[in-house]
Amino acid sequence: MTTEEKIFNAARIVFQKKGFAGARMQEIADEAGINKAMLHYCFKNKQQLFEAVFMKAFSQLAPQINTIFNSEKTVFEKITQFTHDYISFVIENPFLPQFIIQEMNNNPEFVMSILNHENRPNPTLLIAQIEKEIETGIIKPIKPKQLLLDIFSMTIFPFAAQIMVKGILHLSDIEFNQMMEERKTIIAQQIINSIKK
Amino acid sequence: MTTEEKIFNAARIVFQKKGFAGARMQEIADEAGINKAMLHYCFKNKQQLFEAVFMKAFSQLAPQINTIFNSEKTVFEKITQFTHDYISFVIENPFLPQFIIQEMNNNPEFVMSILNHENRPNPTLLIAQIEKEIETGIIKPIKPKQLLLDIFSMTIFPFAAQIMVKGILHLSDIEFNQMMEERKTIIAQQIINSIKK
DNA sequence: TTTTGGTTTAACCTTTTGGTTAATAAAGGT
DNA sequence: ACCTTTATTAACCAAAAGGTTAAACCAAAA
Repeated sequence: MTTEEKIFNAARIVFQKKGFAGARMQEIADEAGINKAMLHYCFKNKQQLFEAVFMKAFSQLAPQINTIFNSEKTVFEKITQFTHDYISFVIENPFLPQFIIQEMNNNPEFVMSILNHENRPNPTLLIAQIEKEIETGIIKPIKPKQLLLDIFSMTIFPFAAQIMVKGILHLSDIEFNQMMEERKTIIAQQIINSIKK
Repeated sequence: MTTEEKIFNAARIVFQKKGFAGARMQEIADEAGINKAMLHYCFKNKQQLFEAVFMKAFSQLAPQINTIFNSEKTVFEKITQFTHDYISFVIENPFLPQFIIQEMNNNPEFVMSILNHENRPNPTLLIAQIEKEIETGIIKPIKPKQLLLDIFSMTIFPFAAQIMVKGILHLSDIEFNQMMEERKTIIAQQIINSIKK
């Protein structure tokens, strides 16, 4: 692993745990096991190091979503595949959702400038498809955006609010992961169940 | 409005926008229109000012939840009432969910020490009730904790990830609020629809 | 009027933090 | 072997940020 990679990984860990404002350059250096000056040698400053980490995180999520949303499948198939694939991915990267949401909240201007490019999740086509299937009579008459919001909520929220969820529902790490494994399939079943005619 | 109240309100605004780590004492003082030294005169330090704000925020949410969860109503009635009341409350305090989730993530030890007292949301009774209604045959056989997670997800997530949701679904502030108004009723309908026999 | 108690402030202090520098070590070409 | 470029570090710096202090202010009591 190169020094730059060591720094990047350390930065990912610290930024995801503490957020941009709470992260300390010294802590990142310690985590990487190198001198603080190396951070500035490899990355210009804190902001740029953060942007690299954030961009990577975001660009891992977004393309996946668009690939599924814009495929040739039916709406039900897309819902099934999205919830399954997304949860699988986030189980491997459990800090990502909260990290992205938090930084979008604390730094909207910066994040929006990233978001407005090719890699932004774009549900336009899927919305049109939902409307078509409603007309065809496959799906009950619902508002497409509400449906999308339901899907996002059910898949993303448990990870974004992981600590709160564990606390309120009294879940150990293992129990939490078991629940998430189950959710890979039950979310789609429930949603489809509630909108199919 | 007393000086202490002015400080408290200013602190709430700044903490909710920037988080604990990102908030600056000077910014809070400016927001309150008073000298920085007054912050330390009324509240010992940043940590204690934050704890006051956080505690207030949390204690506004938790009792509501428990009142509904532990009432004498049926599960369907509880779902209907909870989603409606919670969304109504959060529309008035839209920064609360993200604020609480963020600080729980960045500072789990501290938050847990608060959470472990009387005011913590406790779904134990509701879970037992769900199990009973499943046996009775009113509700389909599902895992109660998964159901609760669905309810929390659908109601809280849109606010916690407000900026992301607006960005991805292309919603103005007004459209977002309209959607949330609709969600006061449709969430319960959909959930009940998907679990009733 | 003077005193007294709580408020409020400007100025100051200390620590933390992001960032720099100059010197050193390692690697690579000639 | 010698020079040049690339990594790496310890020590340092300046600004920001949290927190303190001593003096001023101001109302109500004596």
